[in-house]
Amino acid sequence: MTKAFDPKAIEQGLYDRWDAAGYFAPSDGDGQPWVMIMPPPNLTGELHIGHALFVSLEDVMTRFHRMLGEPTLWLPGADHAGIAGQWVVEKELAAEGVTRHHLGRERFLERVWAYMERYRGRTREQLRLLGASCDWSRFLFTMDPGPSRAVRHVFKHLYDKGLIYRGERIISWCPRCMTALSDLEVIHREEQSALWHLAYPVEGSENGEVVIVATTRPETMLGDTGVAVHPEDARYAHLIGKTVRLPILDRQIPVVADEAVDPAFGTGAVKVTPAHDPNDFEIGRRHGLPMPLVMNLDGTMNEAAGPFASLTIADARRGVVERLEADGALVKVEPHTHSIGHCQRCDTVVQPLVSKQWFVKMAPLAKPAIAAANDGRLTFEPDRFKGVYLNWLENIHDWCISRQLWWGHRIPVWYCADCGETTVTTEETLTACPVCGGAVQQDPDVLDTWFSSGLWPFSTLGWPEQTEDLRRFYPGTMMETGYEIIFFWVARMVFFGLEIMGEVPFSTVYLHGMVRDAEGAKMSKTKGNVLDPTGIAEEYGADALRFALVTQGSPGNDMRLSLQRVEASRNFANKLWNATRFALRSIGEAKVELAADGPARPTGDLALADRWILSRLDAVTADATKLMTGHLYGEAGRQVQDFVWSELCDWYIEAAKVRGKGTAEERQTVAQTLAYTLERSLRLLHPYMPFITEALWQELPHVGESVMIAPWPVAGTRDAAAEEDFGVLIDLVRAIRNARAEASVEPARWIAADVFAAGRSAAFEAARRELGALARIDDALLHLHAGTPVAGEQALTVLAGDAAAVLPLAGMVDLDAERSRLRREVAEAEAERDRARGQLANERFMSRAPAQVVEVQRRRLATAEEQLEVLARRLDQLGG
RNA sequence: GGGCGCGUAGCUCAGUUGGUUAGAGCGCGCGGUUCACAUCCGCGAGGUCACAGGUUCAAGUCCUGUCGCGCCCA
Repeated sequence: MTKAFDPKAIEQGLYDRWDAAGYFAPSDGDGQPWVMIMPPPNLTGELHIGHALFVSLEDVMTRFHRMLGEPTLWLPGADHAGIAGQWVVEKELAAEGVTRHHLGRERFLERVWAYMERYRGRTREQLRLLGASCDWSRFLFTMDPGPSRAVRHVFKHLYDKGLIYRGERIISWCPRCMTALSDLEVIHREEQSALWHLAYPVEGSENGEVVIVATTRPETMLGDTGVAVHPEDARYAHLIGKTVRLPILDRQIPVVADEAVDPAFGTGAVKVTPAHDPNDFEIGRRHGLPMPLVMNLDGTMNEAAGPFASLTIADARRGVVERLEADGALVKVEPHTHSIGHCQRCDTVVQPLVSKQWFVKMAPLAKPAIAAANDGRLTFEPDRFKGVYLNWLENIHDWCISRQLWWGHRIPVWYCADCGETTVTTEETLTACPVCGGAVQQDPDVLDTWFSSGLWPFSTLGWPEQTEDLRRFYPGTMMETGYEIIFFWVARMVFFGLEIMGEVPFSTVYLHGMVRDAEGAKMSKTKGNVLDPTGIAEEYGADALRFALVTQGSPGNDMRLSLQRVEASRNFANKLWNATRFALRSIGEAKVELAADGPARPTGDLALADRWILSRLDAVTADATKLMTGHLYGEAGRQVQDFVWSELCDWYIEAAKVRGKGTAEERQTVAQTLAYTLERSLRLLHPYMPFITEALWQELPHVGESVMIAPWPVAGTRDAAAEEDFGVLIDLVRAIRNARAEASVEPARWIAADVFAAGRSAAFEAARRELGALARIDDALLHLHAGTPVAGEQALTVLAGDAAAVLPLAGMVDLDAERSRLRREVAEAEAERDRARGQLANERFMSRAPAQVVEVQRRRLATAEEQLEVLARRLDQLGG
């Protein structure tokens, strides 16, 4: 093994070996399978750091469950990304100076397919680099024949049930993408704008009465077909049923009474533009008002806009305002901040307009999805996202699913030119009208990407075929994804799963946060602050990147990624590497005994350090298992790391070096303990750092082909006495090192010590060589005593729990300094004693606190009092 | 307007069911050629756990309110 860990050297080839061995596929067997469907990455470009986060988390979960022996399926896929997919290819075309219309639909789609094929390979390659142990044999793309067929079947199912309908509604229209959007695809942003107050003259008024209305979009007045007031608003009661004259276009429009008008807002009278505003649309419907569109779909004004036809919306706004002002119809303009919708994809301001689109009727689908979360069939991690999910479903609007795009699942609806029949089919094509045999034409539009995404938990398993996979793996177990797509995706998978399969698609939803840059800003290509996971993995190793991503965050919270943190994880990998090198050297020719699952647990004549590290290993095994079961993967990883570095390496290995030079039996025990502890540590770390743990595990004595399929360790029984005794020994060593440093004893110097270990004398006697080596005490000059500490004049006195050490340092002790150091210790011990005493004197504490907690206080008090006694005697001896 | 999250060491963040003296990494200071590791080792400094109340024998942790930052929904 090389002196330093080199990720490139070991990662190479490991993944292919796992793949070839078939470890990624779920094992056979009757156990309850653990199933997670991967959120399919968009094939629009390289994977970014957010992908690396989800891959890391999901792979940790997958490898953990696989090691638990459950048949584990992590099913990978890729998404066609509808509007985003079309957008990237259109940008490529734009660079070539053409538009998709130059190519025509068919040739354009060929281009998109070619693009997606390119990134399909690239995405797969990147997932493999990250170590994702997903089952490639089941990989699917949303546009593949199977999932496409599922889309048609679900569409027809919902259509036949009356849950999909086509109708004219106000939708959000992106004039750049030239398509309808769902509510979720519109990003609202507060912007500084104005509120224009317009005067509409009342027809037939003798005193020149006007109705004043206010609007944030003055150009829409060209589409006004009414003015509405509240029916009980006394100010306007006399106008109801009359008409006002629309400025500029000089059109007579009625004043109507409608409950939806808030009399307290503005002037209490609102202009009604039914074709360009959702509220106005409802008012218009109730009162039978005309609904003229005044805009074209490309964001320019149409003929209905009269003199402003063909102008852009912005130009039309300026023109309308100027003209109103000139006509004296502009009463005032006041600054106004309000929320403006933008296209999620291209940030263009979206226009509300009336359009004929396909919708999913949501209320009946939402109801069972709400029930599933309320009765616990569906749980969220962290739990607070349940509220977010419920809130959305409880205020659900119908879902506009048609998109005026070319790339995506074509709506499976055919129109007959002859008889006008509408046919919905599960077949890919329909050749003739089933009613009259006439020629049919398919709806030109495609479906919202999220429609197919919503079917993913079962379309990936073969539905609508009743496949073996579907029977075995539906419903799944876990859905791991980002909190930003709870509505887009999670909620939709739940209601589709319930509607189509009759069961929730997964029982747990685990949500991770966003990876931000070092300053906390969102990463985006336009900002140029994206971090490339592949580049980082190449520099520091995939293990380091994964470990950093998983252990630095916590469920549901955003995190900042710093390369420093990745570097720290790489350093940890190096630590593991070198600990293994040390272990291998220590094992040497020793024969490590093997049990069924790996090196056998050491038995027989164990040293205190052996008993201690085995107990600590049991503790961390139990904790990590519990934390992972509770989905606290980051905390579990941090604890194992802490164990390996600051217990196994810093103390056990250092202590074991003593016996490494000892008798054959001692070397054998150390070898067995190191092999056992390290092999199990590698298993605990494998879900986080699959490559290095595999490479090292293969070097160490082990049972089985791969750590990947080794069983998850089961914790043994703790050894409280060993933990306590060695714990005090560690504290004493620290105290001695501290005192040495303060007294400027050369680090390399071997000193003398009298150690007073009270009740631990036997344990300390057995561990005297370790104590000496760790504190750099000459064994010949180390004396252990059972009694109370006594010291000569030139000596330092240090305390650790109920143990003490006296370090005779002739000529090196500054007695003034020692006195003040001892006084500091007295103050600390007194504070400690008083706290404990106070607690124990508190009747309510004594009667209410659990016996265990009271006992802890008793021991604190006893220890502090003993320490004070020692300190007082020593100070007394030093004359103050 | 409604909801949620965050505020802990100089920086970035952990801290599940309340329980001894609140932790880590990085950074900082001092020291180190100990035969696994300088991608390292030892020692140290550094915290009013945003603020104010409350519940409790006991609060970083639970409750209420205030302030600051962020997000989601309307």
